[in-house]
Amino acid sequence: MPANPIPRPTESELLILRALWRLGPSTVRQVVEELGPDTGYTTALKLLQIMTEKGLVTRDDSARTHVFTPAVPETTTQRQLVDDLLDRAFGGSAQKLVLHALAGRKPSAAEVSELRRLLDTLEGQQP
Amino acid sequence: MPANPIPRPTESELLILRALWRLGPSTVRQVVEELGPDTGYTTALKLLQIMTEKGLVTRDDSARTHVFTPAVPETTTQRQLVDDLLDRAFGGSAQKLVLHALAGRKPSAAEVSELRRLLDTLEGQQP
DNA sequence: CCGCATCTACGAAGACCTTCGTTGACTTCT
DNA sequence: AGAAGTCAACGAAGGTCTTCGTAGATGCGG
Repeated sequence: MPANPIPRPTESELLILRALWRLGPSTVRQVVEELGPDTGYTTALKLLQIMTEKGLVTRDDSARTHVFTPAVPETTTQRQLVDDLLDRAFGGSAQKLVLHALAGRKPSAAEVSELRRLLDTLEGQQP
Repeated sequence: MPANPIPRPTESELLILRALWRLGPSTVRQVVEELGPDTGYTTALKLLQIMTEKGLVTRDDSARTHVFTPAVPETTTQRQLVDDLLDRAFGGSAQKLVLHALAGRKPSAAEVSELRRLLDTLEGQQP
């Protein structure tokens, strides 16, 4: 039975989730191969078992080799992690977080345009 | 001797750092009062001791009651945490992180203006 | 000086996270 | 059928993080 609500994934769990988001439903072996030679098979299996209990992934065990599927969408998890960081480090100021994320980087012209469009949208909502 | 490089603060350590950033140099008791009644004195003291070893804070122990000062600036730590999340959850795409941070919120008109200025600056650098 | 409050230091408990060795079951190949 | 390979399950070890009880030192009021 999955715990409600679904908890924030740990660092290793996030690595596995990212592999699953890239691959789609996968076996333990596929995940291990995606992650590279630094990840032991047993370790990945144990993590996937724990993640199943936590409700982060679902498991199809109808065949001998189980197939795991992410139970949370990538964007939902990203939103969750951003919100979390926002609370813990920025006192809720999305503004400051965004400035940090963009400062010192060079987003492409296309990305800048997209951000402008987002700002337009936000401004349009203002009464 | 502080470890190099200065590690990412844990959740509790970040709470204490945030109190110190607000207060400036402070005693254990001041930190505890800033954090509210859920934080035990001994717990905060122990954390500050550990943080001193890690180099996150410095300690003036010339008086009987020690005074702790944050050894890392708030903005540096925020940058560190954003970079970390960027790597771990967004594959380095600041773009996506920013979209998540802004979507579903309503930054004020002034904030939107500031973000526009930031985009202008970024575009100006564009060779 | 004596008792009380405050402070630092220490250690240990408990929770969680990560890793891996081992076991037993099943599959495949010969 | 027998051997070799693959798989899930389990437990335990080692690490980190957080909390707190307790002890010992220091300052203070009477």
